Amino acid sequence: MPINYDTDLNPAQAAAVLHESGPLLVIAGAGSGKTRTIVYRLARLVEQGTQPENILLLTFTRKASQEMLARASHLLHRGLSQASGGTFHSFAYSQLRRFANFAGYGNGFTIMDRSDATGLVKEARERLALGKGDKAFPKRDTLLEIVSKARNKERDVDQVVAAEYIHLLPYAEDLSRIAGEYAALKKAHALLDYDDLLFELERLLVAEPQVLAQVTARWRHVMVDEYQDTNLVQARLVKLLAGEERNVCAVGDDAQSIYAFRGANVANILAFGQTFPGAAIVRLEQNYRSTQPILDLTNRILENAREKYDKHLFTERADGALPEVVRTISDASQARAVMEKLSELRRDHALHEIAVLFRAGFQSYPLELELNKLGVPFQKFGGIRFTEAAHIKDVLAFLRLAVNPADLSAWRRALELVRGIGPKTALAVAQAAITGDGATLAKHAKKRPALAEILALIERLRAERPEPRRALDLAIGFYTPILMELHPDDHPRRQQGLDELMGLSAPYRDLESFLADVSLENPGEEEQAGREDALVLSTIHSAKGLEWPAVMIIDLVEDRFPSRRALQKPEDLDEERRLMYVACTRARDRLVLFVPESIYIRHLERHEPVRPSPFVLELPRECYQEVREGFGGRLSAVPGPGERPARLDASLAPRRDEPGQSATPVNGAAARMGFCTHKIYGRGKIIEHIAPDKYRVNFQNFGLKVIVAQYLEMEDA
DNA sequence: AACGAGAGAGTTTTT
DNA sequence: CTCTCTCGTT
Repeated sequence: MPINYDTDLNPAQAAAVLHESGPLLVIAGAGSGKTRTIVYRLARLVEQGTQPENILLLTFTRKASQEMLARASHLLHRGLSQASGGTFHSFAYSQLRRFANFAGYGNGFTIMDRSDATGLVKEARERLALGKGDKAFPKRDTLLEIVSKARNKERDVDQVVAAEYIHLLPYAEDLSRIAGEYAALKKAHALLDYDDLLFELERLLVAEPQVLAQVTARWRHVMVDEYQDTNLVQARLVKLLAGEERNVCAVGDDAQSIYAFRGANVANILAFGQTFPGAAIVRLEQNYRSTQPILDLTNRILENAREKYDKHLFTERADGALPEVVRTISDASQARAVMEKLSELRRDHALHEIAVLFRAGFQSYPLELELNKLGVPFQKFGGIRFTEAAHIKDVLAFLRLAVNPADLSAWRRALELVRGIGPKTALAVAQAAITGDGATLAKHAKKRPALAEILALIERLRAERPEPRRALDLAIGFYTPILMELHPDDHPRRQQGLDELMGLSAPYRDLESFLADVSLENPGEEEQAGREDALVLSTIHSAKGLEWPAVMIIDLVEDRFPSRRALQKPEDLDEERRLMYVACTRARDRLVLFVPESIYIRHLERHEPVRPSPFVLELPRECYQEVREGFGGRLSAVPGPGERPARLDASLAPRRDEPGQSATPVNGAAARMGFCTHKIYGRGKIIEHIAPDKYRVNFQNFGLKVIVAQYLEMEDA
């Protein structure tokens, strides 16, 4: 069955999809069917005779590219496994590995994740003996931040310091030296950080014309998603990859650029026409995601930007609930108000159709507490990475050493596991191992039997080169006793994490690929497909490109959103504004903004009043329905000017009346809330009383159910 | 040199 | 809460 492009796509989308060859830029407004357009274009290329192996799709996450390829494959009724898809970083890695000999990495190399990189920066600082005992000296996280920012923006360290870290100006010279030492250490130990992957690929393609020729011959069509969030080196890579055929399709939205902090440069998308003269430009402006009331609000957000955006988003979804602004007494009661709102939204939506978004990871803590208390399942995105947990890194260090014998970070990690070996000895032993000083190694090994064991293990991994699963098995076998000793209290939890890691490794056949993916992708995200119904908690950055029927955004107060650190420079404030725009445009049907009137200040140990976020203050009153938290945590609508006081706003009223079920949860029943038992479902936590005679219960193994009271056996508190 | 206790500080966003 | 750093002891 041929694909019907005319009926499946609107004219603008069809224009982008049917564009034959040569450079193409698609400016895709939020919710304008961007993914659909990419998917259809992929299908179209193949239908027109392009071989899948000639296609390269670069996206922000690997998951995104896999999904797009899967959808295209579904349209075509044929597999597309030969097509390449992934992030810039994973693509760069694959090419560096493929051409390792040309690139100078014939002896293997390792990708450092953030914690490796901070460790190495600290090492650089210590080697230079800088900032000893100086409390004001920037700490390792800041050091790496500055070094990486300079790299990403391709500016000198002192320029970055002068522009963004004025208070560190006295240290500018020290910081430059640290950056230099850090680079030297990486080089000496075949370690590449995220930035290096991109720069090294560029260096390879520029220095080796035959490599470039091979690469451009292989990928004759290059598609790049989220082009507004590419940095300078990524743009140059796209130019290189385009080759002479220039079959480049870049897709993005300048109004959604939210990664300037890490060097993304909106100029890339704005200058696409100059970079690729003669490029076709298509704008997608019809929004298929949100209702008009939501778009009215998001349009307002953009209109107030310092820098004007040429956006005319429109939709045919004219009706829908007004967005709501909920004012709560404090950030603590905000968490309860979110629960209250959640139980209302649950009448129309499954849990996984609802998302709570926030500016920074820690802002969801109070809410997580509340969710745990009530036993509501949730999944958090953008928090700590599974693979950065200490025990995971310990085990992976052994595999890394099998791949890259010079990996200093891994050596230190592995060696410090031995009792009696601290930083100094570890460094000495590591140096000996790297330089092949057998005498020194033997001397130390004699003193510490466990050290001999480690060396033997690494030797074995290196000689046998087992599959990742087997290698992990060996490493975990060695590590388990150490884990028990190190974490007597919570070793079962960590053991579980190791099992999970084993599971992740199963599909891989070689160590290098497994290790690269562990550093370059967040494996936690892979599992969400198999995950059952759970509320989504996410940072706004991690929510990019996603959508939900109902979206709640919390902590819309000054200093938190926009973040305090963004209030220095006007361009930073604009980025915060775009972030707010991205957050609100995730919503399909319902959008709820939470504005606490006070927040807890840790060091003062009390709540302090706060001003609402300017992004809320500037919204005209007719854009939203105001809701206020009253005594006992009840939410009630506030009539707008000229409106007759209403008991309940339409959006607060039940949408669907279920027989025998009252619309509003009875908070007074809170006293009765505890645990209960059901004959079939077993033990569960009572979440909500639904008058007159039902309860919403979260069962340990069956999830949320509404049950008539007579079938429940109450437990006394 | 290594280790453990204990205080302390601090949390933007991510490949 | 959860690393991270410091300090005193072995």
